[in-house]
Amino acid sequence: MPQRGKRATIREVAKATGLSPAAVSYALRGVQTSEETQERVRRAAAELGYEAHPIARALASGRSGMVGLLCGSLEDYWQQSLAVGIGRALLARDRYALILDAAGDPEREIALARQLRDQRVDGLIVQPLDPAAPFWAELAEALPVVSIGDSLRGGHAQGEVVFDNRRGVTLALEHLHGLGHRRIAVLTPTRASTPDRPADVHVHAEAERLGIEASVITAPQGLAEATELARALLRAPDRPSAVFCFSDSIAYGVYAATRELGLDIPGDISVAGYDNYPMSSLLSPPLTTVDWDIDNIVHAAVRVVLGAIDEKPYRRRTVTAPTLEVRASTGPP
Amino acid sequence: MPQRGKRATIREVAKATGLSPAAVSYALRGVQTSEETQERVRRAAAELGYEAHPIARALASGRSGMVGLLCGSLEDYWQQSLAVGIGRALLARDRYALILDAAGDPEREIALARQLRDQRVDGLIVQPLDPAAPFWAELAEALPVVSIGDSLRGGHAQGEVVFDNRRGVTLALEHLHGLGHRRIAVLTPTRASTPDRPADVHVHAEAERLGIEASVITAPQGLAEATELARALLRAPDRPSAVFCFSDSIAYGVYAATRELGLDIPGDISVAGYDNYPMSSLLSPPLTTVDWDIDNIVHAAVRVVLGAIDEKPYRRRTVTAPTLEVRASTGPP
DNA sequence: CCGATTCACTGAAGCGATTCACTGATGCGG
DNA sequence: CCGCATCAGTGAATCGCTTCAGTGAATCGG
Repeated sequence: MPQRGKRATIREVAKATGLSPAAVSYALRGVQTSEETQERVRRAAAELGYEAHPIARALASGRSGMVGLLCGSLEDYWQQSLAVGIGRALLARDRYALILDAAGDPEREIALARQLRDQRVDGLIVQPLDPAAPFWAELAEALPVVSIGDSLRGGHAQGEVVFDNRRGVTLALEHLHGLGHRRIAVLTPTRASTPDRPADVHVHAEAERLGIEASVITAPQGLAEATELARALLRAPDRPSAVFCFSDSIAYGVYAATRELGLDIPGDISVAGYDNYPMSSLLSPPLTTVDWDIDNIVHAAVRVVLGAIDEKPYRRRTVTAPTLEVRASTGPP
Repeated sequence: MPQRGKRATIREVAKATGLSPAAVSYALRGVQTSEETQERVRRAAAELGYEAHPIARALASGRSGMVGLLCGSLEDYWQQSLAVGIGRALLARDRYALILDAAGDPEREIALARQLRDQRVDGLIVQPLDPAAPFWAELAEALPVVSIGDSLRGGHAQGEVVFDNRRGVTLALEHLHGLGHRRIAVLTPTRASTPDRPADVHVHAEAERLGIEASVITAPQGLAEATELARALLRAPDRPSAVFCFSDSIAYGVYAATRELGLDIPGDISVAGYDNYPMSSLLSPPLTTVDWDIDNIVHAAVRVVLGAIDEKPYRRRTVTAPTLEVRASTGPP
């Protein structure tokens, strides 16, 4: 046990001030002590270079000050942005985010969730790969759990921030319809890579309402695969006049395919995306896409998890509404 | 103190097996005990649903199992990739990464470094905003510190992974020179946003060697600012035939400016970047840029920090060589 | 002026592991 | 058959802080 850098303990501060360790503990947290004593303690602590030992504190108090953040796959830029935002928001509230990455594997996701519980994080924010896993219910009994994107099975979670995907679909389809598109291909990711989009159903409903002929196609994971799919789609004689991609990453595949085939966006084909990846505005042409207010999602999730931890009231369910970021990749057919 | 989910302790396992807590502790870690006892303990532990309490363990043993990762600014996609990689690499070695984000503020960087030390992480990987801060030396005395990108002041760090920026400059300039460019603008980021590039000096040396007329310009932070700078540069009557940007994000600004001005890349102007941001291959045209082997950097950093923690031998200094990713944004003048 | 509160603080008991210094066995060479 | 390691396991101390129950003094309403 290498003991580099011995640090002052609370006992030494107690000795220095002539108080009991308990009094020092209280004073440092500003409870149950007079202003004067607090000041005296703070001074002595500063002089001795005392800093509370978070691990000892965690053991004694039963709270670690850490919130787990379990991401489905951090390859995803959108999830990266979310993780960065949550990390900052927690830091601003004097807590740490312990970020774990399931790398797209639902089994690993559960294993990591278990590790996080054993690690005694105070709460957990999860963007579940598999919202139906039975383990979530068990987990939510041990600590506050907040899900982002999907409701967890059984509704045992302490909170959730969900997306109004129906609205997202409506925004995109109405936009394309308004431009005059009537034959649209909808490319959706496979289940494993992205939270469920029950909105698929909604696509058909909205298409019918608007009088659009929509064909829904599942795109395999990976840029190369998406490109290949798009290539086939664009080569077909009866190619649609617009493509609505249920994830910006799929749209990137479409871009690649159009470049190969020498087609122009939006001249030959309009492309709309979903999720507004940070680089989507940099493409040429910049991608029209459905945008979520990440800050809002971050703060809702953090508020809920901290509320549950501190046993203060909070809103259990937040539904985020998207907006459509209209850029240059869509135009009249 | 809400006590949800009481869990079994080592004492209960001891009682169940008729051993002392100490014996159980040893058995669980597979030391100083017979195979037979270990098996018996493991079985009892499983039956009771016992899981070691990491916080208690950390307090008693003095090691937390966590490695701090202090990033200069997680807005930067390159640093995001690095963080994701390091997080995964540590997880694969049964450790957690505690990722903190200085958000570009050198003072906050030091404050967070201090917090990480007080948090008793076992080691620290830092991509320093301010490698000259005196605090690094103090920190390195308390725990193993590994820097990525820049050497820390005084060379007290236990290890470092640095970039061969001279080589990067040479690669880019030779490429442009080979295509026939003789008048090149070099756009470098301000010091605060990116690790120091002492390579600026090297730019002049290499330019001279190759017979290139290079003008070095400092670009302010932010896409809009970079775009503005590029606009001015491209409008000038004596505009250079190529731009070498010392960060892909600056190149994005140049792209935006060319689009505005109706210029063609690489027809009217060649653009080369630095760092190969993940989206740079998606731009049109895909950006020619200097690429670093992130995996290599990740593993070097992780090897060093874990080596120092476990007091095993390791290589103190790793120099990463870049390669040039030649794509479609550069061509003959 | 009294009993009840409130206030500031103390002492001691944990929190749940690890680790050090020992203690009996057991093994083994000579 | 002795003396010396070696091995498996024990007890108790410890890590540094929080928290509970309690104590004496000051405060207060009536």
